[in-house]
Amino acid sequence: MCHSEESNAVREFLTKVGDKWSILLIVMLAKTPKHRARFSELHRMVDGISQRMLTTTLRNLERDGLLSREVFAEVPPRVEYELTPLGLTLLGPLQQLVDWIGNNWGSIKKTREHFDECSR
Amino acid sequence: MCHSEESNAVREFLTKVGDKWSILLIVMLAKTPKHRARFSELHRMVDGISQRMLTTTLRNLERDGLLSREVFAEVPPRVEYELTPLGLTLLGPLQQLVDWIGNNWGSIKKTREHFDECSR
DNA sequence: CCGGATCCTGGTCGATACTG
DNA sequence: CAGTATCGACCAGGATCCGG
Repeated sequence: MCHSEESNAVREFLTKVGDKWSILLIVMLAKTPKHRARFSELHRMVDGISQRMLTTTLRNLERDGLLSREVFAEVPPRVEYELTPLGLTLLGPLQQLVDWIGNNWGSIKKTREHFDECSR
Repeated sequence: MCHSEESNAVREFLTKVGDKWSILLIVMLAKTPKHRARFSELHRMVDGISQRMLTTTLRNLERDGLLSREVFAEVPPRVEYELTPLGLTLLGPLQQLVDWIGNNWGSIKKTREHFDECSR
């Protein structure tokens, strides 16, 4: 308690939603024309994610109301995921962060290498 | 390969910097008057963090060039941490995200509870 | 073929105790 | 006061198999 509900919310958010794949998944979904894609598309888009993690992450995001899941009773089966209105509102803040990362990640990597060299 | 260096950078960033405490620590440091605080202050400000994690996280952030560490040769010893210019540039994008979380975390929690009830 | 569930391992984090 | 060291629990996440 004490130090603001806010920091608590932030910490919980970062723990639950700020995991390795969630944010990236949202960003990738945002890049699709209708903010909508099927399982296998996402699997291809997010390089290096395992099927299990994709399933889990998508479930959690659905659970959080950030995206919705629609199953089509077809053969072969098809499942599509789409950003909800709430999910869409997250895009703005996220894009800022993504831009910052794009601009500064290179510099961070360099700083890090330098730091590691000096403390060797 | 293929899907952009950007998503790669984002993933790496989220893995390294987007861990449980880093962002929260930066946000808390941003709240101090001079963007500067000593170890024990941060320990008190970030509710629930262990000494070990505080040390580790601070080291990593220093390694990334997001904050700087200054040791004073006193008794009792004093160590202060301060956001670097690079760290300060991160504050803008981060604040957007923090605001969003503040506004929407409650709603997410509710959605989640509802979801869990239905699938019980 | 598409999407989900199970099993297992390795890294991460917290608790505790100890130094300069 | 500001760390470091050690240990153990836990869970993220990869490999693999299963259902339709």
